[in-house]
Amino acid sequence: MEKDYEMLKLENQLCFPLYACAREIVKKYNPHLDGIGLTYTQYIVMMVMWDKKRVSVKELGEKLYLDSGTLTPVLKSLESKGFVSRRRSTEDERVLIAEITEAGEALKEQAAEIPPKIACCVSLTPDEAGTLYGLLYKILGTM
Amino acid sequence: MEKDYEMLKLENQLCFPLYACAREIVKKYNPHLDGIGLTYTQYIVMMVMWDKKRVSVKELGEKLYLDSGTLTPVLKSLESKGFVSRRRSTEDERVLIAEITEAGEALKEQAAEIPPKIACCVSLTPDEAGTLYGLLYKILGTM
DNA sequence: CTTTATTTAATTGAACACAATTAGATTATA
DNA sequence: TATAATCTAATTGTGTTCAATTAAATAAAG
Repeated sequence: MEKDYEMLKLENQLCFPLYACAREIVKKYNPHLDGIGLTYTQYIVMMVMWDKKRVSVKELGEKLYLDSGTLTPVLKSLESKGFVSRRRSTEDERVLIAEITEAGEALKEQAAEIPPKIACCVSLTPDEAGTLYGLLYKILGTM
Repeated sequence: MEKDYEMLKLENQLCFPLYACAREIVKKYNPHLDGIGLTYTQYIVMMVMWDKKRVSVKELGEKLYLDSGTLTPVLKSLESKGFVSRRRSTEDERVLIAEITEAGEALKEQAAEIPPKIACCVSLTPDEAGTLYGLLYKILGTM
């Protein structure tokens, strides 16, 4: 009885191109992010901050699929750069609230120039990008 | 003149769901990989080893989109577990050859049970999976 | 045949990711 | 009210990831 080893090939797995693709695109972001002093992880945290202004670590983790082990040092780093402030909630001392600062808001303008530069080097048609988007969120929605 | 900040939202970016999705799927692998003593990175290296038997660090890096800074410690770890051996090429001393061992080959049987367990919890139809696969490789091909 | 350029891994240092644990605060229950 | 259970971040330890540098080997050019 021969075992089926076909699925044990890189070419037959979905996870590998997903994993490789994610890293390759982040690499495209890095030179641009360097210019505004952010890493990719700091950048996606700032995207939530620009949108929400104030969030708890828990909310941030739910949005970004990251836990406090990753977010605590990232928020401390963003605080040291002056882009967010951190304080405990007065209603519930367990909760840490991150809030965007003036400098954080100001950074948005420079950050806005980055996405168009990435978009043009990811050679998908708008249709394809939409399809990919839908499939990725379908996976995320069921995990 | 108002600036366009729409692309600075998580929901309007392709990179973020890609990045989140890749990490979520790797998280699905980990409990299964724990059972055979591998991390995800070690697992994809072994997938190349099962296929090729012998590869240089350079070839491995091209296949996996990883550089020697990542691969050197991973290969040393796999060597310490007895799944691969490492030696310099005699024709070109710069080249390090990784070769699969008996134990590495034997591991393939247990590893073959993992992909089916992942596939069933990634709720895409075969058609959707094929489309996703094609789009991811289209991106990888042009970066 | 040298000297220069290139190639290949390894090393170093910074920044994630994440599982597991800890500690403090809050809530629920006996 | 006590006390147990739960919730929230922070901490710890391991393992990547990558840019940049280093070092050794090989190839190319004069």
